[in-house]
Amino acid sequence: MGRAPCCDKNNVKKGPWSPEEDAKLKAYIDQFGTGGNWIALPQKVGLKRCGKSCRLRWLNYLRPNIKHGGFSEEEDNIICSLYISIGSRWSIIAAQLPGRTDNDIKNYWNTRLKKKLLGRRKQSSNNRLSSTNPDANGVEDSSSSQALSNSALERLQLHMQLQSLQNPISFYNNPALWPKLHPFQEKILLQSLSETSNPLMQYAIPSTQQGDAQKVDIYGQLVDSDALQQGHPKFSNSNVVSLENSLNVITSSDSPLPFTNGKNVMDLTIMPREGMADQSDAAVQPISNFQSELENFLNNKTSGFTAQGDQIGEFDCFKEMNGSRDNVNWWSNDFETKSASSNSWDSTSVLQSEGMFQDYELGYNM
DNA sequence: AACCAGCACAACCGCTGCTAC
DNA sequence: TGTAGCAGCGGTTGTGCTGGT
Repeated sequence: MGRAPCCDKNNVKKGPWSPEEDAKLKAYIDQFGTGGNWIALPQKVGLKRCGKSCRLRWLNYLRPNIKHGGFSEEEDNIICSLYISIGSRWSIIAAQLPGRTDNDIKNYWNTRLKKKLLGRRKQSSNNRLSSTNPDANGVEDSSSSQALSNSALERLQLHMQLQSLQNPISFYNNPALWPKLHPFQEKILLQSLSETSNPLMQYAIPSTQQGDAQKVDIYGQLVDSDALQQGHPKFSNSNVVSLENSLNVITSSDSPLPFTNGKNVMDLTIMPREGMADQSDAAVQPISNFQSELENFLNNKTSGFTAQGDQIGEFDCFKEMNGSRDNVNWWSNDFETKSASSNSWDSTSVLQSEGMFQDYELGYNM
């Protein structure tokens, strides 16, 4: 037995609001407030609308100080950072952008930002998947696809793009470090990675056995955990990679996360090492090459890369975000400092550790 | 000029969590 | 402790606009 509807759907008006309705609702709320009961509000106002509809109209349109359209680059950055960090929790994201509503941000993300950042690759990935995978249209596919949350996958893709640039030997670029996935999920993830044709992937090191909890520095070398506990001078929480939520989604249910430390936090640390500029170490060489090529890449010099069409398209997101290194920086720095340091993708942790959502509760309490 | 496809935005729907009883 | 009702949230749908053919 389902819940009784909040209003008589036969007697409520639906569709776009007229200026008269807007005026009525606004005048009433300005004078009397919402009274804490949206369901009863339409009757008091004299509107033939569902209470939920009134609430939505007020919050998304009539409320004072609402901004529409014209998202600034800074707002883009915040939205992207937070989406990568906490996913599609639009209300939390909206709370960080004064004057923006969750609906607005959601629409903006779905219609523009997502395309801007994921670009053509995702589309081509989907096409390839459906054309090469015989299960792609089958029943099994639909259930598996559901298991692999689109949101989580998107966040992985977005973060992998950045991580590939920033830390070539990161968790993402090191398949041996990945948790065990459902075969289909693994297929999707690998497909997604191969689709990226990321030239930087060539620096991924062959690595350790799956299942070993590891801490590696940016050279891919194991880190002395004792040194970590004693406070390694170069160690920074800001470099901790945390994928809790995403991995919870994409990891098959019967396989424990190999790198969790018991707190559902990835125990994979990417950290700079003393003397990282010292190129005498053989292990450093690929990285120094990487660093110079990254420099070139970021300056739109593609020497050293086989710049095929797809690969260029792969990084359209950075070009479209003005194509500057700053935009790479904001993505990493914002994410790393605001979110990753919490060691968790859970927004609660972010809230607690950074206080960045301190305004959250104020969101709709106007 | 007409048609069509894609896009942007507003609004709706249904689920979840919270709270009062 | 269980239940009902509400607010809030996120996904989805509907609609109008715009640009291309």
